[in-house]
Amino acid sequence: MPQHWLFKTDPDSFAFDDLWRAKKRTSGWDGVRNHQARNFLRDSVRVGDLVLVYHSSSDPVGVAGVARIASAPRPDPTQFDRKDDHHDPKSSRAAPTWVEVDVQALAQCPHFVTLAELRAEPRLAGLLVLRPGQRLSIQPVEAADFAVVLELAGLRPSDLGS
DNA sequence: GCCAACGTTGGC
DNA sequence: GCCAACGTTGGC
Repeated sequence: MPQHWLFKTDPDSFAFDDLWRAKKRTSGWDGVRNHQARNFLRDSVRVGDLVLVYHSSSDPVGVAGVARIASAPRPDPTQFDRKDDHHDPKSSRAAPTWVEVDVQALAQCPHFVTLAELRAEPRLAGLLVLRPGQRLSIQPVEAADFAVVLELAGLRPSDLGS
């Protein structure tokens, strides 16, 4: 059984649409610079897991699409790139601090699910992203909650089939 | 732009 | 190890 996740992104730098238009609809999910989020990527995420792609700091805020994990974790190249915003001078190629995984877009949400709509759905009371102060950019999602979000988005599980 | 909630840094 | 200062996140 796949696990389910919510990945946050600022669409000004990388939107779901950018992933949708990428070659093979696949891109490395780089730039994660929080240890707890990194641990999820490194230790818990598996190929085939399903991901809600969430747009933060935007108008509107909410779930834009669904993707799948498409690779094992590997060192995030941006940590070694001095010109990158995510450059980390304390990391080394011998012992990389940060990892990325490939994600592949599976479906755009026919209906973009706003944060207000998530909050208004009683069945999603346990969704982590709705908790005050929850800033983690990689969050686990319960299978039942994932199914509810799909429903709000106008997607069926079969829409995610490859 | 504001500001609450967190995480990190650094002096001690 | 404590904790104040500071920086970042992210909704509004």
